Amino acid sequence: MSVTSGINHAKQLKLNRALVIDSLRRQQCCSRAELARMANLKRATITNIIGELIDSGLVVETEILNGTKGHRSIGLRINGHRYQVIGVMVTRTSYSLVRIGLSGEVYEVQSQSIPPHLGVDELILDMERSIKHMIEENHESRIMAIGVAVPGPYLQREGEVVFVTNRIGWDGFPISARFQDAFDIPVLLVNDANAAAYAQYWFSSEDDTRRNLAYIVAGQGIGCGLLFDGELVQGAMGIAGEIGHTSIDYNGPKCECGNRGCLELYCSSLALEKRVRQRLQEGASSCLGENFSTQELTAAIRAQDPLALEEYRKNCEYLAVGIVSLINQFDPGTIVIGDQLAQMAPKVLMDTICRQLKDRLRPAIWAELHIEIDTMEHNSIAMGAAAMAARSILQDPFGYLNAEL
Amino acid sequence: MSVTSGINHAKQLKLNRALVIDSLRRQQCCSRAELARMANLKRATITNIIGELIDSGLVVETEILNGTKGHRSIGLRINGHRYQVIGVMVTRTSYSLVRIGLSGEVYEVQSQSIPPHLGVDELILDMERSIKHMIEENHESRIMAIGVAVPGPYLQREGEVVFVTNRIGWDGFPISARFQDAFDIPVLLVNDANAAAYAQYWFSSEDDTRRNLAYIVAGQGIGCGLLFDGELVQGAMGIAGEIGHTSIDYNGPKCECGNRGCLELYCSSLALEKRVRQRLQEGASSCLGENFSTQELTAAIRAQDPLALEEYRKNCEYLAVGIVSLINQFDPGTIVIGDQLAQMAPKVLMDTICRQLKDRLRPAIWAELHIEIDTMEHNSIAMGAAAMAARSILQDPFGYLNAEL
DNA sequence: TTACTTTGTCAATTAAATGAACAATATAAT
DNA sequence: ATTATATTGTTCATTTAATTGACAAAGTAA
Repeated sequence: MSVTSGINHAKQLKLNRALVIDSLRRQQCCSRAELARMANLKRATITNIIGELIDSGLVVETEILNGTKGHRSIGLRINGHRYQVIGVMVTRTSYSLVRIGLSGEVYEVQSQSIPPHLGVDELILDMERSIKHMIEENHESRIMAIGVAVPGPYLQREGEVVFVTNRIGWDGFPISARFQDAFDIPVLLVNDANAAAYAQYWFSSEDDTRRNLAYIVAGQGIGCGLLFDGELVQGAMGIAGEIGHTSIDYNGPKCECGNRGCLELYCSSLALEKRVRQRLQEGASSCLGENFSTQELTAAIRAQDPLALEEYRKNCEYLAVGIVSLINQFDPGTIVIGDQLAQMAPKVLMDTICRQLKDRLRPAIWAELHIEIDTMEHNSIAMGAAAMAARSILQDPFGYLNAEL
Repeated sequence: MSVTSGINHAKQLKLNRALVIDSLRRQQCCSRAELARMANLKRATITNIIGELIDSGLVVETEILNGTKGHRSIGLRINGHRYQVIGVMVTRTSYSLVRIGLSGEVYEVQSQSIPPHLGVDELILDMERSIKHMIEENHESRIMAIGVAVPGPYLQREGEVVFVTNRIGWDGFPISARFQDAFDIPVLLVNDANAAAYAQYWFSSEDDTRRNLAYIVAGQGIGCGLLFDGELVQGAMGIAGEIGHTSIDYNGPKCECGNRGCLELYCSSLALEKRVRQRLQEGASSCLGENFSTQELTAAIRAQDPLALEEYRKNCEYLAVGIVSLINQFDPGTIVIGDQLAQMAPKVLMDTICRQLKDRLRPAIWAELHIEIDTMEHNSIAMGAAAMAARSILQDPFGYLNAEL
């Protein structure tokens, strides 16, 4: 635990309070005595901390828990019904909103498609309207913060957000300032892969195996969110986890990023479609027509169309090469694969990748590896954005609760 | 700052004490008031903390500092003369010892060559004798801990150390237990690349730019130590930073690790020598004979022998490809390159790598990158091993000081 | 029914950081 | 040279947060 500033009484209390709240959130419901044991603090201390939190309304006492022995204990919960956050995910074609309680339960999910050629300004306005509507619509809860996940890495310069890649035509657009101006609650800007990685950690009760984790966003690009000891690795320039631009062939084709043989050129969904299209033009036999849609391609893979399946498998093999490099570099305890490519044919993906990993890793490493497909019920990216917003509130709840109650 | 255990008074003091000691170590010499400002604590608090440390003998008051204004201030130092640690580095052919004060000054450096074919047991015995001799030889100082840096990643299983690669023939040897049995002070086992990375951070006064750092050990293998927020990234299986086994050609030659086209196969010093030897056999003109030594090869590169220089440059270019992947994955703020390949011809290495990086990175990324050659006076690996030993003592000094004074 | 556990709380206590005051002693201004 | 001002380091009373120990309440096991 690295601390760069001394701990006075105020900070001590704040840290202990944040710890207690986070333990409570993970357990969803537990007694004061249990919290004391988890935090290595005494029961009396927890009584004090929880007392304040109950007074503020953030925590509520619920049912009586019947343990194995002794005095009945009182269940505690974070009042997610009353205090909530919104998470936003933006892609090229649509955006999604989720509204969750500070304790993590999902209250509302929305999705809006984005008309083609809609300008950035109009899109932002539309998103702001949707969010405001969601906020104003429900009177029982109070929205404390908003997390917005955007595709691709960005640089934060003088308050403005400058995208490093230009995945959705927002290059240089001051998205953070725009959103912040529109709302009088904190707005958090997050990279999509980071959000998804954080969701895998935050929403999991067994956090030990997920404190060091990589979430691979395998879609139109190949991104990755990295967690080290429960903290997001943003990187010195905000591009950590950009495995899509690690080279798997130093002499391969040139990428727009400057590098050669970037992973993304081999195994993004765009690369897959391109290869299939090319082989169709070359006369390969398949149930697909030359102008197939992504849906049709997915169906073809699932129906085991030879061409589609073969190229999808190839995609998975390339991705596996990237994953091997990720393991040899960052060595995360758990790897979760999500987004479009993972959803197309999860079992094929898993089988193909595992076969490659087994080949390309030392047996001792392969034996200890946790790798899985994202199975979260709701969109990991939007959920992660919400989780990060919730975390920022829960780390210092009184700073926000008392602000303007 | 993630805390997994609550903070009671004892822990509060312990954390503040550790912070004060670390600030003092970084500054080498400063006043109580300066420490108070750095730690965001009050002067009275520092007086208390420093009082204890002076009583214990760990900190001493030195000269009077004349500041710009006001009361004279009293200089404080960690008593590195009295309390010291030993750092050990082991390679295939030699081992080195450094003895440093807890404040970081070097007191003694030793190097021993290892006779070829010496058994592991004999080697360990020999090292233990050397270390014991170093401990007993100086009566003024007390050695508090020993850090041992070994090449390559290892798995820690039931107290035993199992090497993942077998770089020095120690596969399965319980080195940690052996060393710990021989000494009654803490013995720390460290990966060599991690040690070197830690040295770059620990011995630097400007720690802000070095909290997120990668140290590349470019020698017979290609290893890398990673720092995230001042903490070593060991990885879930202890192989984080093994960039030597990231593939730069997914279809390249098979590596002993199972992967194909591993970076190490292209740009380790072994790979360089192999390529040069092959071209000599093919009749390429060079000042080198077919049975050249590493020293002769280095000389040839420095003398700008066309063949040697060309192949060395190629080596650097391959390494650059690996560095680009490292940047796109972990995005460290600073990259330091060290070991054999860096020492051969630092300027050529730097020029060649920078040219490649400029090509293969986005301009915005390249512009912000810090990349340098290791220029530490003493061996970074042994120094880092010592630094990690020192850190373990300084984090909780009273636990060790009072142990058996 | 009794013995034993466990929970949650309260008041008294302990421990650590702080605030305020002070002496000592620098530099800067006059 | 003198005065004003600033800074350091200490002391001690004070504040704050966690702990201790005791206790009532309420459960299980014997």
